[in-house]
Amino acid sequence: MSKDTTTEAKIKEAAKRVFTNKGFSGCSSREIAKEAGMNVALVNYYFRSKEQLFNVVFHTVMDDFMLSMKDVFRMKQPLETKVRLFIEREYEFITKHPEIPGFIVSEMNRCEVGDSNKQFIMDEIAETGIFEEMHQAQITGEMRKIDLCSATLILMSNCHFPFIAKGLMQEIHHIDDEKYAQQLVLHKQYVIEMMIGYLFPAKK
Amino acid sequence: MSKDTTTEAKIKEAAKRVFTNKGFSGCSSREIAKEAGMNVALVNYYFRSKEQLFNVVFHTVMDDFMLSMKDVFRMKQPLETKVRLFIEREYEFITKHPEIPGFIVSEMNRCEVGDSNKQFIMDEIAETGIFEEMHQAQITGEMRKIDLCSATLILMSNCHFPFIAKGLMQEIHHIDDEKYAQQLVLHKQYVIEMMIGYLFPAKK
DNA sequence: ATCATTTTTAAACACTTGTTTAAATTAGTT
DNA sequence: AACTAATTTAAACAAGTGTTTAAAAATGAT
Repeated sequence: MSKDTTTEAKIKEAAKRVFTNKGFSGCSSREIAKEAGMNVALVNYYFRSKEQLFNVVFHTVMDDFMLSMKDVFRMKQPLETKVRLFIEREYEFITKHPEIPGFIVSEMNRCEVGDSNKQFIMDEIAETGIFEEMHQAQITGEMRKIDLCSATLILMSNCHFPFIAKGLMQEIHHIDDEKYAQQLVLHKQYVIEMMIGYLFPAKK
Repeated sequence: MSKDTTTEAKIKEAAKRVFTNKGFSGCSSREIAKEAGMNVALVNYYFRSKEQLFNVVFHTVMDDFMLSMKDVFRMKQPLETKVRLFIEREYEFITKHPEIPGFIVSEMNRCEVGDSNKQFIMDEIAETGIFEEMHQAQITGEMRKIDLCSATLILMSNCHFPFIAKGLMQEIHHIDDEKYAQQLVLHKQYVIEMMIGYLFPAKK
């Protein structure tokens, strides 16, 4: 699991677990120290403050989050294959880290989070050239001519919301954790079917 | 706006604003009191505790949230029209209260929130008979035969996520509040087009 | 006007918060 | 071994937390 066993790394890993599950304002420095099995003062010894530790964690989480995304976008494959793979990989990744989408969207809406923390890595998506590729595919008629911001939105909505709204969905349909996990496997197939069908309408 | 001007109602309204924007753990009793222009002690005088006040607010917010939903589901209209209307009304309602979807999903995932607060009103959706109606429409072939939990998930994903992920989307596409509001108007049309096309495939 | 009741206030309660301090321990170097 | 620097600790700091108290003010009834 954790490749680095230094005190600093152990605190960072503990902070990652606590922050992603409870959010910045949902936990205390002492809770993080306890999770790491460390003294409270060590948190500030290595990271200066709770906020700076959060920034480091947030940055790391965003990096992980973007990694598989960027991989897919840079592949030498037809756009339709890329979209299909994107959905597959997103479900695969988030199934392993189900708390991450909710963590990211809620912390991105917190106005206290500095702009420098938000901007940095987001642009890496655009830098893969995926938007230009979509634009070209729209010109050739391969892809439906919809606004690319909406295309992003549709993709992310259907990949991330099912994990963010787990609690809500379980109450509506009265299903436990195990059943919901199965539901998501099934749901992924519907999402692929719907998204591909919509974004790449079969030529007549 | 506020029909009731009693101290109790003013505190409740202030709490609603603060809780929905910052979450339970993101604000203090004093912040709520200040927002209401009241003394801190009054919060507990009328609501016993921060948690009980939260429960009252949560209940109220859920009620508002469910209201237009239930209205649409109980209409005497073809299912396809209902789904179309559902999307229209959701965008209309959430545009007026953009903080609500994020508030609900994140608080539904907080394990400290008692089950009694979660269960109560959720069942009202099922009680409208919408799921039976969908099931019937699937038998007659009017509606695509997908799992009804997934149907719910797809609908909610595409209606709520665009508001929850506002901060994230604005960073990815570098757009300001006004531009994003316009984007959502456009996006709603794409969502309707995609959802109707998928759930109610044209008969050949 | 007097009284009891309700509402509002300022102050305090015990506890937690993020952070700092200064001493203790450990590790590394010569 | 002795000395220096890095690490870890317990303790304390001031400020903030939810909550309670007891007195003050406002209200309504007789």
